Amino acid sequence: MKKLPEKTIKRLSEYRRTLLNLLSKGKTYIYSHELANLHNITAVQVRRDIMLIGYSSVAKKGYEIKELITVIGDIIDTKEGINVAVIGVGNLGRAITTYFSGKRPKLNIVATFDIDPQKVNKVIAGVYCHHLNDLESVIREKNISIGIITVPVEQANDVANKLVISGIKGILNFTSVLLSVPSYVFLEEFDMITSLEKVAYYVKSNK
Amino acid sequence: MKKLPEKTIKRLSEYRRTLLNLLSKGKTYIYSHELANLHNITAVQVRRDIMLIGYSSVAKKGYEIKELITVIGDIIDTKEGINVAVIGVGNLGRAITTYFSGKRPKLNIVATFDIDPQKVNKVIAGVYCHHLNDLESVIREKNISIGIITVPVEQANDVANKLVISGIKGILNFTSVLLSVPSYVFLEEFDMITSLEKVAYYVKSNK
DNA sequence: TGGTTATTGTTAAAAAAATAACAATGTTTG
DNA sequence: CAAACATTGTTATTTTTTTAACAATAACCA
Repeated sequence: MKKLPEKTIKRLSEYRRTLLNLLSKGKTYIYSHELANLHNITAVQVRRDIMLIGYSSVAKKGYEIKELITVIGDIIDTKEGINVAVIGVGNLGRAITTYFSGKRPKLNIVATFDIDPQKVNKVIAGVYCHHLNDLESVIREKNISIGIITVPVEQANDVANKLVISGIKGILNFTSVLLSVPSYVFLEEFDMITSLEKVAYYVKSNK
Repeated sequence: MKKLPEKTIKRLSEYRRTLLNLLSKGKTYIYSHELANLHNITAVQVRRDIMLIGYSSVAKKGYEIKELITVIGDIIDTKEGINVAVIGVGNLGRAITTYFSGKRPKLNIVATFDIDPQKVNKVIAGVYCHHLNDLESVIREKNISIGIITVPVEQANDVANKLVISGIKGILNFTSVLLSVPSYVFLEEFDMITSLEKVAYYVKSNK
C-alpha cells in the first residue's frame, strides 16, 4: 500500500473511535456526510480518506460500519499488538495509564516506571510499576516498542536517551522539553501549553 | 497584521518556550539554524516564521532572544491575559492545573470545577474548586474565556454545552468524545489515543 | 415504470505549507 | 585589506493537503 498522508492516519484513528461508538449503539451503516458532521469536516474528505484505504461502500446505503472498523484496523493496528510503557507515574502518568486500560486491544500498556519508593514494585492504575533503573531490561524482556514520557522536565532528556539505548521504536513525549532522538525513532510531541496557547490566539483574534 | 498560518502559530509558541529556557541559561543571541536544530525542523522554516511576524535579526549575530520573546508575546498573548477554567479534577485535571501554575503569566487557570464533595470548595493544585452547578456564574464573574474539559466521557457533551451557554470563547477538549460546538467557539481536540495510534502506525510501518 | 434525488468514487483544481534558491551583506581570516 | 565564509530575508518552486466538480448509479417516489 502506498504511503498514506499523515493527516489521513490521524483521521482514520478518529473515525474508528466514532464508528466503534456508533456500532455499540446499534447503528450499522453510515453515510460520508454523517461521519463528516460528527468530526466537523467535509464529506469529501471522509470519502477521500476512505478511498485511499481502498474500502468501498455497499450500494447507496453508506459504509458498513463493522467492516470499515476492520479495514481501518488493518491499516493502523499490528496483528500482534504493540507494547507500551509509561515512564513517570505522577498525576499525568496515572491519568494516561488509567485512560488506556483496555481501550485498545492492540496497544497495551504493559509497564510503568518511576523512582519513588512509594510507587515502585506496586500496581498502579492496573499496571506494575518498575524502578527506572530497570528500564532497559524490562523494555527488552517485555518487547516494548513505544515509551510515553511523563516525568518532570529535569529528567525528560535522560529518560529519552535511556529509551533510545533500550531500543525503543517510538516516543510520545508529554513533557514540555524538546527531545532530540535519532531519526529511526519516531517522536511525537504532545504539548499542552502549545495547544492552549493556540486556543488563546484564536480566542484573542476573534474579538 | 495579516493572518498567520496555523502551523506558524504553533511553532511560535514552541520557539518561545525554547527561547525562555535559553534566556534563563544566559544565552542572548541565537541563529536560525540553532533554533531549528532544537526543534528538529529546518532553518528556513524558522526564518520564514520569524519573517512573517515582522522581526529582524541584529546584524549577523542572529536573533536577539529577549526581543524575539517579546515580539512573539505580542502576537500570541493578550495584554490583559486570558482566564482559563479546568472542568473535571481527576488525575488529568490535576496534572494540567499543576503543570500550568505560573508557567504563563498571560494564561491563568483561575477556577476548577467538579461534582465530588471531596473536592468541591477546596483548593486543589493551587486553584479553588467550584461545584459544576456554579459553572455559568463563576465563568461570567471571573471572565473566563477558555475551558479545558477533563471530565469522564459521559459528561463531556453536557459540560461542553454548559460552557457554550456560559459564553466561553474557546475549548480545549481532553476527552475522547467528539464535541460539536457553534462555529464562534474555537475548539481544539487534544486526543491522546489518536497520538498514540499515530506513533504506533509509524512504528509498525518502519519495521 | 420512468424520472428525480441522493450518494459515492475519483479526477481536477485550489489552497496551504514546506523547501529550495539566491541576492544582499556583515564577519572572519589570511 | 580583500577574499572566503556565514547568515539572513525573501521570492520562487515543490510538495502536501483540502476542496470542488462531476460522472455513475442505486434508491426512492409519483
